[in-house]
Amino acid sequence: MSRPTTKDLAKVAGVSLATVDRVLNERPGVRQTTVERVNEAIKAIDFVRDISAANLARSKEYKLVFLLPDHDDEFIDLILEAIAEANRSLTHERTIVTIIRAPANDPRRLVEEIDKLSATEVDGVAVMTPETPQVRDAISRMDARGIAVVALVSNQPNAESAYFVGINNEAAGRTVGQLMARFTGEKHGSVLVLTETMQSRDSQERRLGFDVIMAKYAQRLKVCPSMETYGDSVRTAQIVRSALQSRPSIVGIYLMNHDIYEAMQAIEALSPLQNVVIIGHELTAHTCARLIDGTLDAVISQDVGHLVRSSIRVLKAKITSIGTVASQERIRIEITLRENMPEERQTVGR
Amino acid sequence: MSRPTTKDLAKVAGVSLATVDRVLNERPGVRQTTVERVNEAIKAIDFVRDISAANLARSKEYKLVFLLPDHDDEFIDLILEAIAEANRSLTHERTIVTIIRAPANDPRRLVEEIDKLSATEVDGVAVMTPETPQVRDAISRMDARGIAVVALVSNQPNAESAYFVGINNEAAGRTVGQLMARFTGEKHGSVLVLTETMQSRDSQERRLGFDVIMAKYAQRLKVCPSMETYGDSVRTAQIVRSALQSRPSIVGIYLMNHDIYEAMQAIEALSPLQNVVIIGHELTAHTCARLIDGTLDAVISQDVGHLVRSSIRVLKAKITSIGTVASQERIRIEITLRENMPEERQTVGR
DNA sequence: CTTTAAATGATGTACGTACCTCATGTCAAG
DNA sequence: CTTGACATGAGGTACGTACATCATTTAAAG
Repeated sequence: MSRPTTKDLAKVAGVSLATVDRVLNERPGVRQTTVERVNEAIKAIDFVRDISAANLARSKEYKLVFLLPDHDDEFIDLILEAIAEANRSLTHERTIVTIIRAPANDPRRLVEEIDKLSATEVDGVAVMTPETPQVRDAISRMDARGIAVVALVSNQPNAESAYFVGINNEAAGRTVGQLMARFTGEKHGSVLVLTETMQSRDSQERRLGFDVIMAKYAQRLKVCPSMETYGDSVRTAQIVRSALQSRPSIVGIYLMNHDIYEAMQAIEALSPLQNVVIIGHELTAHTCARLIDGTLDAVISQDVGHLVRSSIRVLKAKITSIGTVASQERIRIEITLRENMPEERQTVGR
Repeated sequence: MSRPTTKDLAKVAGVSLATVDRVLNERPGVRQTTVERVNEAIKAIDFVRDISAANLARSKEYKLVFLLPDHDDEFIDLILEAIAEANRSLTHERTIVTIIRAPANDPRRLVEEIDKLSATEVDGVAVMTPETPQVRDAISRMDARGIAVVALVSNQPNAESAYFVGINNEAAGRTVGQLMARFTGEKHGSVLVLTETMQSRDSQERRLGFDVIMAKYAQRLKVCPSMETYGDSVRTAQIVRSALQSRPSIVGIYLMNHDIYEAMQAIEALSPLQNVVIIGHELTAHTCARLIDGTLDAVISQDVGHLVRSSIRVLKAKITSIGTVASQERIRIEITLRENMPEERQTVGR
């Protein structure tokens, strides 16, 4: 037979529809013993509320917010695009996603934005921002206000209320290490590591994983200390130049951030890049182009569309206290070479 | 304002609700000019039918079928598991997935099973079977009967009605080629290619892609002709033994099928495998274990859960003639090393 | 102009749930 | 026994769509 309805539930529990409704929606005025009777009946007939009918009746809309850094780079652009796409297909599911931008490096303003969000206007929030104590506390306050929270891309390991949607950065670093070890063959020499800043937990974790594998499988290679670019193209050029000059035998470069435009420019301007293995992060128009032209050997990435859709699913699941399919929400650490690049990216120029 | 409803549509089109209903559900008795007027209004106010409300009203259930080969291997097991998981989470969405098994290599019985499916009992079918003319025709007949069809894992390029859910096998072969070329460093020697059969289009495509890249980037390596195992362990052992003996300098092995148990056994029994790069397909318990113990160097795979969920989404989209989000349905060619193996697989023993 | 068929409108019920109001029941304290 | 608080039942309306029936209008044919 078909799915049991509230009517069936009422019959089995031996109560009226009104009481079933009171129990299901946790309305007051039901004796504890009756509540239990209904709950037993729910288990007995395996009753599950029909969410679409419920949403229809409530004419409820899920109001979700993505809180993103306010600087613009290709990765953020990808996320914005993915959100726009999700929004298009989610109109059919009573879900509205809006975007709030806030300075990632100004905790005060960030916290201000978070505290502004009221449970009456917002049901769930996906937060993409570096971990700081202030942010952690602001997240806890949101949770207390009854707003669902997920941490996007950057984990918030100390905010238990925030489910993490993203990859394990230490494993990502290990993966890069393994690729670097194997792609460099038997060669000896040194490996550069460039990052925007080592302040961020993500960078630290990636570096950690990278070092573990390099130590294990590529002792022939000397891994240099991380060089920080601070996103400054002049500084980047300078750093790269002096590194390439002082170390003649560079065989590999790990670009730990997705915004690698300046670094690549500086590198290319300076040396013939034959036989230097370069590995970067995230599948942007720029990295794709570099994969195709062969400058970049591999890219480690996470599916941005998946990140966004998964965040939305998890938020909605939290809001309705429904379970999620764990395997569907797992974000994979993707390795992309020129050969397995998604076809729609292969034509995208820079 | 909120989503437009059929009422709004009726008002804008200047017709009654009944007529709107007739147009939306393609019922007879509406003049062509009126149909067009309503369709214009649909565009004008961007009306989209509320699918959950529609399903509720129809008390419709989507009845989907997965038609799978009737032999058992680890890959099929993964698919079965993914279907079971999908089924659990889809009860909430009025979708029931059932499974039919049929001998993949007996086109007659296969076609018989397909022809048995009636549009009254089934709304959509995902077919996983090698391409043959008989099957292609049977798929066309299903389409004519009004049953939605997708081709799963194995493409049916000559059956236009079947949307393909799976990876580009030629690109997968290229990817293996690139990894083989890079993982073997500067070494010279030969590369073995083992497959169950070269009859299947999938194997042919993979081989093609593999050869292209090997010719381009690894001319130092000699790629041997594909050796067919026919899934027979005795034969496999024999083939592998003679190959390893007659060719002293084997530096790489490409196991083109997911069922690599026999081949791995045979290989291991015969030679010290130091420095031989072995690359296989699909993330099964067995391949994961081999990745962990280091026998296998890389695995090319497709996310089975994604395959199944995507098939279901595409089928439902076809049934309701709603669009899909292209980027969500793209199945990636995944490269898995020990380092980026999904965490839940790392503890799975054999 | 009438006849007739086709096109359209008006209206009601249903799907499964939410939410509201009002009536009736029960039980313990006074 | 009465009072009152609380528990429960009965019934209705709504959400957006599907589908059926019957009444009415419109257009084409005679």
